[in-house]
Amino acid sequence: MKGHQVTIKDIAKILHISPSTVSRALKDHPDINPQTKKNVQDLAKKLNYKPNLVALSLLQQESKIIGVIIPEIIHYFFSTVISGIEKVANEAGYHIIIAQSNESYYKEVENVQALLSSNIDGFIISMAKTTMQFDHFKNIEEIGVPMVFFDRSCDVVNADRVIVDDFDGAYKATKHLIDNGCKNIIHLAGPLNLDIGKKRKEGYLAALNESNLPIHDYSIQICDTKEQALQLIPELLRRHPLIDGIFAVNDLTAVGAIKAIKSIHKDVPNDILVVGFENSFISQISEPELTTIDQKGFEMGQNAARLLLKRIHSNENYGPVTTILNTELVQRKSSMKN
Amino acid sequence: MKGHQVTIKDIAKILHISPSTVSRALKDHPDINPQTKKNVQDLAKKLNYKPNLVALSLLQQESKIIGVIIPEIIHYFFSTVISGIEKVANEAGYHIIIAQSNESYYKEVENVQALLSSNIDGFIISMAKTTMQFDHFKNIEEIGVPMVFFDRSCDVVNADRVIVDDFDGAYKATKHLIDNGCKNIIHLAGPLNLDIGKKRKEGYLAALNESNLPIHDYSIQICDTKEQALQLIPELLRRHPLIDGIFAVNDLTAVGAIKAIKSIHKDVPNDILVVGFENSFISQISEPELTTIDQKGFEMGQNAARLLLKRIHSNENYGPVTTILNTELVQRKSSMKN
DNA sequence: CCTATTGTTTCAAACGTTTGCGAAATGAAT
DNA sequence: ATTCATTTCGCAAACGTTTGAAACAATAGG
Repeated sequence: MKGHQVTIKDIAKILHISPSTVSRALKDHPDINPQTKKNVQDLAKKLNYKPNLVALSLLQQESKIIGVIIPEIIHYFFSTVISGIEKVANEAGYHIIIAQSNESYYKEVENVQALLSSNIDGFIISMAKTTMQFDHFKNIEEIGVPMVFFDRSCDVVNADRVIVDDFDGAYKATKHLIDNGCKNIIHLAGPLNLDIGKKRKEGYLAALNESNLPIHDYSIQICDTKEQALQLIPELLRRHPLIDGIFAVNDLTAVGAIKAIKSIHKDVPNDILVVGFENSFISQISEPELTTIDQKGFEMGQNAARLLLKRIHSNENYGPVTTILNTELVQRKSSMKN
Repeated sequence: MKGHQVTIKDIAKILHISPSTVSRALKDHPDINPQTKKNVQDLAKKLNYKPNLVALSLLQQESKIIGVIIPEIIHYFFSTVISGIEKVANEAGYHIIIAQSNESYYKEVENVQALLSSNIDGFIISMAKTTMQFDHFKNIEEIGVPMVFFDRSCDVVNADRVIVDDFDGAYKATKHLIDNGCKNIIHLAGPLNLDIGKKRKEGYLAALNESNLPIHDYSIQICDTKEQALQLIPELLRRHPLIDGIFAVNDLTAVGAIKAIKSIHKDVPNDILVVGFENSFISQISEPELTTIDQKGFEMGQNAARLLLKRIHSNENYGPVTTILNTELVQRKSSMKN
């Protein structure tokens, strides 16, 4: 079925010279007769010769491919990260192969194994929510393939990391709500086994403590999807009508909260202020538009790729590097009372 | 830097047998002594042996990798397609390598060339908006690498295709507006060099003609981004106040239109009805939620992958297959007058 | 005429794996 | 003792490319 890419051997045969001469001619090696060089290069162009990267991979033990393992590509944040990775990788002559874990530990392990078989030059990974064992990452470490985590990182493994300052972002978000008059702010939190869940919660608590605002037993709710928010919020607000601010662990949950609030005929921002975390696309679609913390997906991807490339090209074995990106508060209507 | 994956040679050396014996032992070849087999398999497991797929690629001239070239991964539609592709591909033991054209013809050509070098087993492609030459696709065809187009396809090349019934979808959308009382419906159209732009426009026109509604010189506007809609719509509505329905070529443009309409203090759906095309994520975020045509991204991806795998595994050279997916009207608030 | 030098080309090995074929060893049958 | 079959294994080639070393030719210097 599949035809035949032109190879160095083909060219060699046609010109009655050896493959090694062709190889050298193509890369302008000084040893080669200018006339031979020209013949080879002309023919190569004419036949549309393209070097076989697989053969090169095998020979040079590098594939120029970076494996990216993420939970779900449909999340805006992850797709922006991918764009950032791809940009930097392409500029350095690398390609990326993407595998989704769909938030499943097993799929994640499978992906790691499969990519390890493919002579990947390095990994860029954001962990699945359900991952609580780390042997597959340790496996990567043992083999010596460079690996960079972003956003959701695994701290029992030696690897570079790129994260945003989740604590500070959460602090800023909460402080912003406090500054705008909120007295009873709840936090819709992510899973606390993930660093981002923990850190954002801590930033939230720090801001409350600093302003001596009370923390109730209902102040922190594990709730990080739109659906969960739609279900949880109406009942919660009924029971605790004094809630006047919501800080959600991500934008989608925040939008779910806004929709829920509207559904019980309360108003955002006049009754309750809402802040998200991500600055995703939907924050500009939402009504009112959502105040949020910019999570810098594209920059994160670029930084992750840069860290990885540096690691790939380095001979020394320097210790793990962690890059922490600054977050930024993006103010929109959902936190601006009229 | 990079360590050493365990190879068949390593195992052979340790057990003082030849690589070929190891290879056969690992795949339960009947020629091999059961005891040897056991030794090999045990050691392989112990050393965590993983076959080197690059070597296999080179030998068998297939990489078990599918190249996917899409305009932009951040678009919800494309990411759902990718998920569909990945699911089917993974089930068949394939992985996907993703390259974005960012709607640039040049980047698209580059990507094709690069992937051709990587012994890709097949391509799944959605063309960039700016692509009007097709030599790079013809190149793929000549070499004989299977190729499937989805959504935005190129008809000067022999290849399988998966598309939605754009004409019918557009017809349904427009008909829906007419049925709900619209008399002056405009169409925000995509680039007319793309099939989807053409077909959706034609479906729109067909519905208008069928109901004997007049078509004005301003009825069709080339406008397929949120930003363009935000800029275009207010002025357009000022000049033509009788417009009472908008059918946009995609959801994002529709949302832009809704925002624009609100900005001049008109109401959706009470003054103007709006319908999009895609059934993207944002159609449920928008206020009011957006009526739209489901473009079946996930199914499209699955179908594209299935067509490609069939082509890869087939020896005959059957003619190009086109799969047309049915669209579906998803009714939401943006087209339901109170 | 021999040696050294330079310019040009080829050889062979290597990367990891598979596989047709041949080889060695064993045992059984003649 | 010879032949034959069976069991088990290794050799070598192949995939496409690169690269150090060797080979060859031609020329110049002595």
